[in-house]
Amino acid sequence: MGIRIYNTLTRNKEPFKTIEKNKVKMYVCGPTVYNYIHIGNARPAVVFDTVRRYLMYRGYEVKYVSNFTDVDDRLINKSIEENQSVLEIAERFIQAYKEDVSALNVLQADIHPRATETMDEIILFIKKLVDKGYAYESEGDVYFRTRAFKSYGKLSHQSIDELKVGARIDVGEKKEDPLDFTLWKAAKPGEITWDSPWGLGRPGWHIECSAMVEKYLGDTIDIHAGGQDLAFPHHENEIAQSEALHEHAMANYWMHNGFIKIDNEKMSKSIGNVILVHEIIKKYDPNVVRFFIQTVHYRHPINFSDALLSDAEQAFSRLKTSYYNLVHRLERSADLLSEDELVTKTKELEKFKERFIQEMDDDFNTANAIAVLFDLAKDINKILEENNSSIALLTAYKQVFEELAGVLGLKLQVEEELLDAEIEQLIQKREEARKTRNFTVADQIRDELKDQGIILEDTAQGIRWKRV
RNA sequence: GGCGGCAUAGCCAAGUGGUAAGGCACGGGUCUGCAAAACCCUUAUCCCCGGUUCGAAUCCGGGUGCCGCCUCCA
Repeated sequence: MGIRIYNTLTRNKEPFKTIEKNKVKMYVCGPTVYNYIHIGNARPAVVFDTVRRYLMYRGYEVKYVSNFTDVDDRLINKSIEENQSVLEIAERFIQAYKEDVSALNVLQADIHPRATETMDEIILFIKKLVDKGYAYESEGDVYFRTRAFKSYGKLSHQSIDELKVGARIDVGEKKEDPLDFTLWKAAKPGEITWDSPWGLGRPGWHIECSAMVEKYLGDTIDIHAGGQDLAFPHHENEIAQSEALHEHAMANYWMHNGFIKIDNEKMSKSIGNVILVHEIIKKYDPNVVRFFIQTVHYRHPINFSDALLSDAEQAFSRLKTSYYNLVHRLERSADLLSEDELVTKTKELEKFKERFIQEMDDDFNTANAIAVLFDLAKDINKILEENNSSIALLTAYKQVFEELAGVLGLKLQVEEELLDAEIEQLIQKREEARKTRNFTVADQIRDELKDQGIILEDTAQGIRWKRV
């Protein structure tokens, strides 16, 4: 049936059709780099990284662009606070972003454009809008004439008159209409500035995305994505800018991820419950954080709490243990299955892949895809219970397990680790004690190792150990 | 006021017309020298009321509760 994507624009799941065969042009709104990212920033990064990986898995060549907003009010405030230039602040938090996000196994974007490096295109974009009558200059500011864009509100499904009620009216208004939004902001003394046809200043927030999308991906792209809160006004304004200029669709599919709540409350600075990524990954394996995000449908809200993360840790360890036990067994297996049995069982294995694809095809239902992973783990565990093992079969299972987990960006492998000679010796000593049925000594050693964080497991295929 | 979302077992969470996936936790059993890991079994009629239908968690209407956007925000 193919991939179907829920499109915010139509509020429907639609069959995914690309503009160019087998190619996907994708843009994801990135962070304003004035601070460490919180888990709310991490969600879209993980969600759309998963979308990207899955599209690649399904044979698409994906060009993935995600911006850094590296100049705005918050950056300027931070730069005053910390007595560093805006660019230094930006540079610092771009690096921090990359570290945090790659811990979560998010692939680097093909292009990470920065607003300050796209200034020529931004200014030209604004200029064209002014020329076309969609924008006007007012005391050094430039505003978009919202009412001039006929289909304004189509993404958030609001009529322009309804929006007017909620529009903020600034003191000392320089706009023709409260709905108009800023394209260019005249500089205040001492601020970082760029020269433009309207004097010194800097761009408004929305325009950078329009300019970047045009520059790196083209007039119309396949997927434009971001957090739910960006739908209005950010994406709505992007659409207005780009479509006013180009006179055709900016993106064919608009995707929005749901919000994060902390202990059932909105995460916000005023409540003081913001969780930073680089904090949470000190406490939990980043893989677990990624897994946790994926256990909930991307459009639904997700609640963060220690209890829930601990549960996720437990759940994920079931997958890892199963994988680890498979590897352990594989190293000690012979080929004991007949050809026929092997063919039959391998066919069953294919079904897991089919189910996984079916679930992911349906608007990237990672929760169900993970359920398939659990079913696969159960199947593996059952096979490991049996005496007749087969290198060929176990290898096939291992390959599929890795493949599907890899599509979700989940790492099952535990880093290879060598034990101290001393510990090796203890394990050896315990084996000897067990052989002579001296279980008091054996248990003593096991307890001792447990205190050092090493769990021993006796299996029919020999001793197995792991760190807690 | 406008737009939208959610309400499923102790907890988390899929499922949008055919008699409720998956996970965590709990209990019982098997395996084990004992454990661990694993396996087997057990655990809900889906917020309430009404309607449509042969049949609804799933559609429609009404209600209750929680939440988001409409203002910087992922």
